[in-house]
Amino acid sequence: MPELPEIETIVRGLAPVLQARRIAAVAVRDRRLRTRIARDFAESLTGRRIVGVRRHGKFMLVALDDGHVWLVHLGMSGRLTLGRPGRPDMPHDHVVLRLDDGRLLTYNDPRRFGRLAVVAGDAVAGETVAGLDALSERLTADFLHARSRRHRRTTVKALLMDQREIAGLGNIYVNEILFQAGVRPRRRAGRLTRDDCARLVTATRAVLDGAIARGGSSISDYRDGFERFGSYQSEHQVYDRAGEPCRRCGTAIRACVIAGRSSFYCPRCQR
DNA sequence: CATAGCACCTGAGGGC
DNA sequence: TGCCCTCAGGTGCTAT
Repeated sequence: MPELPEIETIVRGLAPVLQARRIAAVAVRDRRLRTRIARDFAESLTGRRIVGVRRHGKFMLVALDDGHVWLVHLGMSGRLTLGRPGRPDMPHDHVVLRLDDGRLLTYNDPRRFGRLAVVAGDAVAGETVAGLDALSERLTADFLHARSRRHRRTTVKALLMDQREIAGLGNIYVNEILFQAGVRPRRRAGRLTRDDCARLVTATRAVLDGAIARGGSSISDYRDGFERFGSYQSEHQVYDRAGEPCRRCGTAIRACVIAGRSSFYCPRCQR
């Protein structure tokens, strides 16, 4: 479900509320996420004060007063939402934190592809598949061009989605970025020109900034930390628009599968 | 090492 | 109405 703009929206919403709060109690209802929630997870959080909330790629990072960091990855269907005391239990509420002001922070994840872990502060980079954040100023045309030389045979789409290189982009936004940059998703990374890379970097910033401004994309079940919908789905140019006319030239949008993921592009606008 | 494919889960939606 | 199939915003393991 969530990519960088959705995580960023959640972080921006929750950070002011969580900042300086103490975690009063932690209830783990079901540890069976794809990576099991560790036995000492609740103990690691209980009594800790939250000293900062930030994002790297698709990870939310909650810094604690003992130097540890709580990592949250929402997988495909995870939600982290704030609720009032007395909020009714919902199916798939796997973890519930009670804050010292009485509010509840609930992790809900039907498909259980998410990940929750508490790690030492100096272990965060190694745990978060530490590619360059897609909004980093260090993501430049030169950087992307250099990385494309290391993955010559892969498609540009797979390269942009490779979290070890660039962290934060997923299937929706890579489709949108490739459209805006005028690059076909199946192009081999090794054949990207320096100019292609410059357009891809510009498009990455524009698409992500636009999506964050609209609170992310709510295709089916994404909600932010207060259960609000995003609205960027109405701006999608190609994602899930197979057969519909390109908004720029009117040509029918095509769909195909690349690296196992649905891909959409305009055969005229993208080369 | 680089790359492709599938497995991991549950629920929603379409076709019949 | 209900069954069966396919597909979904992600990642990580395995086999080439």
